[in-house]
Amino acid sequence: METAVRITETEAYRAPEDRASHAYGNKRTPRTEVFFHAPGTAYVYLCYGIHEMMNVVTGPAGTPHAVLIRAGEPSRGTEFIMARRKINTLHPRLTSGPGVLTKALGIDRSLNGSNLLDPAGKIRLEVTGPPVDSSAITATPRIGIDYAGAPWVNKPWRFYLRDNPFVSRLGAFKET
DNA sequence: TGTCGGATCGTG
DNA sequence: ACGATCCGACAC
Repeated sequence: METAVRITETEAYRAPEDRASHAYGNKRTPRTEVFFHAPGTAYVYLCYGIHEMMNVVTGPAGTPHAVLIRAGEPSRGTEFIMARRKINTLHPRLTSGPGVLTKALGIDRSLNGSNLLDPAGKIRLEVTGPPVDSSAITATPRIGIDYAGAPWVNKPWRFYLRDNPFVSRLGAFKET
């Protein structure tokens, strides 16, 4: 069963300067190694001991830039996606967020280091439609990175599609 | 070898 | 507001 989502929300992490990034200061450890790989590489890690989080390395190779995928709108295999979330489709008590998204898509750390641009890959990133007009995108500060301090905590590097309900922390899918 | 805390989330 | 849950990073 193949599932797909349209990405609706992201956050940018711009090491080496960005204190919020795991690769801050070009820190190179087994975990951060993939940050330095080619753009299009997946970085998947365990957060709070519970949630798997997925990033796309944006490179260029050797430059640890990455984008956290925070939310997506189901576009293929919607029912399967909902089932994997373990949430009742008829009563969509849906919240959203990076941990829920990976669970819904079956993404875990075994996919860390995957080449997302490989058409034959188990997981892929595709460009399908025309570019989204920038006027449809809202930018806000990133979530959950208070430890990074100023100015990083204030950088408007969280981006989401305005008016799209499949976005985290808006309560759009809480039961009415 | 030990400690500390986190790019979250659902419940209370 | 809080607990779950585990492992990476760094101190000792």
